[in-house]
Amino acid sequence: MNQETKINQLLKKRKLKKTDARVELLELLMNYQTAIPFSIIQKELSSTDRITLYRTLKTLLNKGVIHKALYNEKDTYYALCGNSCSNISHAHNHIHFKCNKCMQVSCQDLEKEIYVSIEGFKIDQINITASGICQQCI
Amino acid sequence: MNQETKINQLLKKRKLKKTDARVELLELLMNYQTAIPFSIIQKELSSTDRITLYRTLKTLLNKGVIHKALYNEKDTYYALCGNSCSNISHAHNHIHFKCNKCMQVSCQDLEKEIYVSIEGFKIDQINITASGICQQCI
DNA sequence: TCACAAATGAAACGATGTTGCATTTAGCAA
DNA sequence: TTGCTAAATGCAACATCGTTTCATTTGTGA
Repeated sequence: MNQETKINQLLKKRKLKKTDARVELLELLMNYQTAIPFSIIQKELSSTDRITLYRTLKTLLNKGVIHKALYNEKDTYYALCGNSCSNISHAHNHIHFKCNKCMQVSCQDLEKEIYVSIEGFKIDQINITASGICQQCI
Repeated sequence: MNQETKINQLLKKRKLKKTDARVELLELLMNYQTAIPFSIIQKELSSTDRITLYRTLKTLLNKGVIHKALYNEKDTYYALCGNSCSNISHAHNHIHFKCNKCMQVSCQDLEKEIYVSIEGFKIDQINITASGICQQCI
């Protein structure tokens, strides 16, 4: 299945209109394999109005097409949702990794599920971010 | 050791002057046992200038007295550094927990260290946040 | 192809966080 | 105790982030 068909499906399934902003954003996210900070998205989609971009991101977040991979003091990173990553809660074997060399943020699946428990607490969601050096930069 | 002595020590050890803003901030963080969002800090220390507050937080962050416990789209949470929590990197058995009922963020120590590995990656730091219902609210 | 809901763009706004600069203060030394 | 000096503060101004309102445009299903 080619990219355009995939985008059409993603949008249609959620009854979202196929607009330039949405298509361009999804193309960008599909072509990068990593999570992308807002600042880069804005640069790449400079033809799209800033407000429209915020709204496009919000809509796709709410509909579970994309997710926030990382908050930073500087930037928010976005990525396409994969299989292990619904809009309700991220599986505990899905983490976000930031490479300190190439600075890219990527989603990584772990072989073993991480299980966290605290005496007397009910834990619903876990969010794990890690940093270090990625495969490409080692 | 009483609170004032403890604060004096914290500041002296780092050659920081004992100013109203610093003392009040540290008192606040010591009396709450949880991490506190900036908005609350600002409300509690309303006599302190907003800019001074930012600078006070920054200084104490850099000197390893406090740490950021959580980023939120809305607020940044701060907490005192405990033993398991230096300014260099958080131990992997230290997590930040947000209760969905009382909305408080607290630092929690895990009995078992969490170990994350990804094939081909070098992992330096791990950051874990969890949410659910805390002991008091269950 | 038409009608309508959805999406966009522009202006305005509030909140967050920073910088430069003049003034004040904490803490040390004489 | 006083005076000095570097550090800390307060203020003004500014940049960025993200949202809301409202008029206009556009995608899509009938």
